[in-house]
Amino acid sequence: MYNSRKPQLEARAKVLKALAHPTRLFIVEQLEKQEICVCDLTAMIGADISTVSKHLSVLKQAGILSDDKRGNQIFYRLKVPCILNFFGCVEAVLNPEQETLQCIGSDC
Amino acid sequence: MYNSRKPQLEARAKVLKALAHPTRLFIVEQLEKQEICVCDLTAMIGADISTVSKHLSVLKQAGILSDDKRGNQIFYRLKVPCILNFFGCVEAVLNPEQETLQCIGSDC
DNA sequence: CATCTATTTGGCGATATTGCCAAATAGATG
DNA sequence: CATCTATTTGGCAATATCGCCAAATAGATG
Repeated sequence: MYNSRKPQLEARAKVLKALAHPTRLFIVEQLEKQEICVCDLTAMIGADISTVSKHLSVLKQAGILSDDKRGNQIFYRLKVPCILNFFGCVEAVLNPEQETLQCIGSDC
Repeated sequence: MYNSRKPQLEARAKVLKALAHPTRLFIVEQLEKQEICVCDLTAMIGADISTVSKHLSVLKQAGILSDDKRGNQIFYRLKVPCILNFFGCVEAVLNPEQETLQCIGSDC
């Protein structure tokens, strides 16, 4: 029952785990608009650059981001933009009263 | 920049973290169809009942499930069904080639 | 009331995550 | 080639997660 679903569920869990950190959610949110280099993301986040680099690595390994070296900077971009649709539903979890109805009819 | 978004992103990360485990994804998937009691879920999963109970507690505390005592059993149900729409997009992350186009046009 | 069943909680060892520092790498530039 | 800049990697301490066992709780039932 569970064992037959386990491999796929483990793969899905890895993707969700990669997203399940506030700094990584911030990165995904910022990359919605445009690609950004590590140094600019680091400035926005205000953590050590090695910390940001590791967060980017987690998202990249999960298949959520891709990167692109240009000059001496590395730019990251969203590989799968539909990730952003998650947030509507996550908000519905956080505010069940207002959001549930909206959520069912829309793309959350 | 990041600090102003941090509280909301932390809240969202908690929800995603609650989902980011294969056993918990299985539970959510099963509860799509109907509510199920702890003992039946335990049988389907094949882990210790205390382990399953703790997974259920994580999902409940995140606002994803609610429970309902009937007789001497406790039934759990999905509180926010749109959670299930996540998976289309998660699959798009896992199989970017085939799924990306579908995903953009649909509700993933 | 004694007992049975279903579930939760406490606790423990094993493992994973997080964030910083320091060091390594990789190109760009003088 | 020496050096600078941008980024990644290794390592470490602190903290969190996971899954089992044993014990506690809470109703149901005889």
